[in-house]
Amino acid sequence: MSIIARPRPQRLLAATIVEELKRLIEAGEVQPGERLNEATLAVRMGTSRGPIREAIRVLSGMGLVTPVANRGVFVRQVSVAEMLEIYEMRALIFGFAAERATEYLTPARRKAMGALLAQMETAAQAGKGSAYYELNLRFHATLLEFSNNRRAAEAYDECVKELHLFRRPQFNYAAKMSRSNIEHRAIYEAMAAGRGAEARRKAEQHVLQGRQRLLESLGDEPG
Amino acid sequence: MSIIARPRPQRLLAATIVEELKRLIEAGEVQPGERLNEATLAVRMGTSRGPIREAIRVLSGMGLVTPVANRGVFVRQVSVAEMLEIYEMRALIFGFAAERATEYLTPARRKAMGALLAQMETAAQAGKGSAYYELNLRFHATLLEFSNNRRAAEAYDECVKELHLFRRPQFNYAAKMSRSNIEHRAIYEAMAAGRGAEARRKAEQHVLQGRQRLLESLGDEPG
DNA sequence: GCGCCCACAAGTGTCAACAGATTGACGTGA
DNA sequence: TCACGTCAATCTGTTGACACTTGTGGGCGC
Repeated sequence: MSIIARPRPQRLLAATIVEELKRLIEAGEVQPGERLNEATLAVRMGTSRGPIREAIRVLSGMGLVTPVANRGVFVRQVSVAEMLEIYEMRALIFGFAAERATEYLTPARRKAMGALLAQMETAAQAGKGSAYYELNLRFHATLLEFSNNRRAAEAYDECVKELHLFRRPQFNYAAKMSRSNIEHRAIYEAMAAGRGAEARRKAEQHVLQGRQRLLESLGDEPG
Repeated sequence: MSIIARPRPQRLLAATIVEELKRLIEAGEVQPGERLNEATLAVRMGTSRGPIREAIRVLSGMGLVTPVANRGVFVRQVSVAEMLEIYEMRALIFGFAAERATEYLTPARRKAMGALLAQMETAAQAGKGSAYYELNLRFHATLLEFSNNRRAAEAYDECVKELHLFRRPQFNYAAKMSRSNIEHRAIYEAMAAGRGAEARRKAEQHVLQGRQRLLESLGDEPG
């Protein structure tokens, strides 16, 4: 924040705050169920309450927070039941995208996905969890992009974001990276071979097995 | 001395305005591409601009309007390309829901859907377009409800709402009701017979043929 | 000790006013 | 006639202030 009177930014102040709040939620710095205090946020962001309230309303429209009259807004909590539903939607969309992406797969795109896979295998073998996590996100996002359906990509993103609202134990990525990546490669190979229906099945299964892995780690670490 | 001290409503003023604005958009009283004037709306709703702005931000989060810095917000316009994508998503979700609903179909539910179908056939034969339209919405909503996946129902709703943002000529419902309803019955019968995969295919096809019907009426009435 | 009532503090809901940006009209000059 | 700079009206972005609601802790009666 510069002291000098800056010209009014081309972007709404609220838009900046939305980004910041989304980051806070995604990073887990504010926990699901927690209340968002307008005054505190206003001080923290260096604005008045107006833009804060507007930003919160944007999040409300996106379903990330739930407002309660005269009591403020609370970060949405995703129950286990909801989490299961969201995973189903994710599987549905991911499978759809895989089949479409097979149809639209160019050599350049195949190469790009192959490169990503190679990096992921390296990261998995080196046990680099956070690197693998990032690459994993990019792999999925890339596949969605290659489906040539922006709407599907948006819906998929939405699911991923909502899953962050589920209080989950720390993933034991190290143990699961390699198994996850074997599935990635299977999807990739079906796509490269032009077998769209098979790619779809495998993509769906991949997400559902991710759900299974999550459920299992829930069982392992109760509470 | 307070004249009439009305208690503060339990619901946020902004929430009421959100409903009203959604209605305006859905009913086409404000056209896609149109700008929302805060001051005018404030007078119309009998409030100050604050709640209006907050309501608009909610719509922004839902993707119904797009804000432009220092120029206000505009009702989102859905292009033909987007419309096609949205229909694809709708078909995907509707097909999924049909297969799931088949799985969870109880006698009571089957009866409810059968009753709806009968009403729709009556309306179609009588040429009652608006009645058929309402029943059509309910049929789809019911099927989604019976899929036992709230998240899927929400996503489907979202698609339907977005399709309202596509500037389309008046549907010639009278001509298409009966064909549409034949497809409904085919879905229903596959479900009643427990053939989930078939129901899914037919549900997908139903939506995609709806898209086709829309495309054709676009071709008929250019401009 | 237990329960009820009331005052107080904290926080949200709403409003009116100010500051900056954009748009379109108007007038001038080539 | 057209291009361009100026200017005023309109509207959005932001702020600070006030009203109302909710939750809490102390005091009182039983």
